Amino acid sequence: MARRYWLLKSEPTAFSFADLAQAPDQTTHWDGVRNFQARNLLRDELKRGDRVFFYHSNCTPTAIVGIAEVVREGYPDFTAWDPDDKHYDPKSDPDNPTWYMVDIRCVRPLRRRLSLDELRATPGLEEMVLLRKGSRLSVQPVTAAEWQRILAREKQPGG
DNA sequence: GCCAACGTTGGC
DNA sequence: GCCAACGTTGGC
Repeated sequence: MARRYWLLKSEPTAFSFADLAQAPDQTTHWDGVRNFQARNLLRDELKRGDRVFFYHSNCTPTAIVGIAEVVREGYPDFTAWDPDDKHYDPKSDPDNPTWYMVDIRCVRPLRRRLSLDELRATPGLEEMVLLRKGSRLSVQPVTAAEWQRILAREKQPGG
């Protein structure tokens, strides 16, 4: 199967791209997703070798800041069973896990961050999930065309 | 901090 | 199954 592309949102105060770059083996497990649509993508769709835009949300400015790679496919999010974890879910049964995660590894930071405003102003991204009104998904598909547009935008000066 | 949009819960 | 209430997300 051809490599696919995704966008993962994270609040940088919780886990930033710099945190990923500094993590052991520059790798982390993407835990804490508690939304079924995003869960389905993590469990079923993200494959080894797929590329990921790392997006910072709830900050100024919100922006795509880096690229990562899926290095381990969906497996149970064990933080759901930890009563001390912020995302503890007592309804998740270890024999039939509700929540899944993947592992991602840092590939590189973008040469410059691409803010939401700049993405909105970029031709070819009109249908991007991130830019749709009311879109809140924290794990989103990105088309190959969108991926290429964004990488081309990165190479342009400005922003 | 505000609030629109969305997802989940639970009473009926 | 409907839908109001509630909680969360996330841009601003």
